[in-house]
Amino acid sequence: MHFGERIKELRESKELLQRQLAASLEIDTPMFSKIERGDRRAKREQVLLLAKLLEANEDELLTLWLADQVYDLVKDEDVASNALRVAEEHFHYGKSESTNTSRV
Amino acid sequence: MHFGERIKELRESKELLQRQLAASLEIDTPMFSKIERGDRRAKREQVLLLAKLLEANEDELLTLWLADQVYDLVKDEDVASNALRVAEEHFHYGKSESTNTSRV
DNA sequence: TTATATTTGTCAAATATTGACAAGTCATAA
DNA sequence: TTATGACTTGTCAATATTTGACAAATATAA
Repeated sequence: MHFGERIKELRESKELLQRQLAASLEIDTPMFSKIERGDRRAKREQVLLLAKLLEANEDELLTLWLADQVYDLVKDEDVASNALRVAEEHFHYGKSESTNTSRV
Repeated sequence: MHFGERIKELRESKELLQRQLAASLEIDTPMFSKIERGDRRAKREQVLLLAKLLEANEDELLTLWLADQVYDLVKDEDVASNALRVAEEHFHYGKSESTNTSRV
């Protein structure tokens, strides 16, 4: 599930039009359309606003929004999965940061 | 292990000076210094060239280089780990893309 | 047809990134 | 002390990327 898909789901379940949400975000309808289709990326504050407007879980939307950006960043690289693992390890940093970059 | 740290390790093990590698990359020494300290990001082609110059594994360096970028992107977000997991799922896409965004 | 909703393409403005330069610190040698 | 070499820091202009607006297209329904 990508961010835009989820926004569309939520928007349609509330029977709102793109132009209505676009107006609330103070962008035009074409821009909103692009965000929904994943063609353009929403700004962080727009994500928070959408969570409010759509009465959706803020963390869920932030997660999808951030995941899209991560995916975009790594999708063309052979080492994508390894890079995600190493990045994840940076959070669980202990003395034992093994950084085994030689996995599949 | 971050990209710059690894570059520094490799550079020192070969007893090369920053200015020597900088010249090979056609950037100045301050720029190289910043890359090594993680203050600036190397370009992809520079990573490949460094792998050659330092006789290092290309995939290892690309992994660290990409992981730094991923980490930079998510490090300030509470949902960082979830986002990495969702992004990872996008690679293993099957019909069952469950996208459980409601984890810790 | 007409009206409404959404999408597509293009452009300029805003923003972010890159690299060069000058000047700084730090360590060592003379 | 001064001088030298390696590296670092701060700032700026050039470049690249992203954002948003606009016009026009397509789609869907009445």
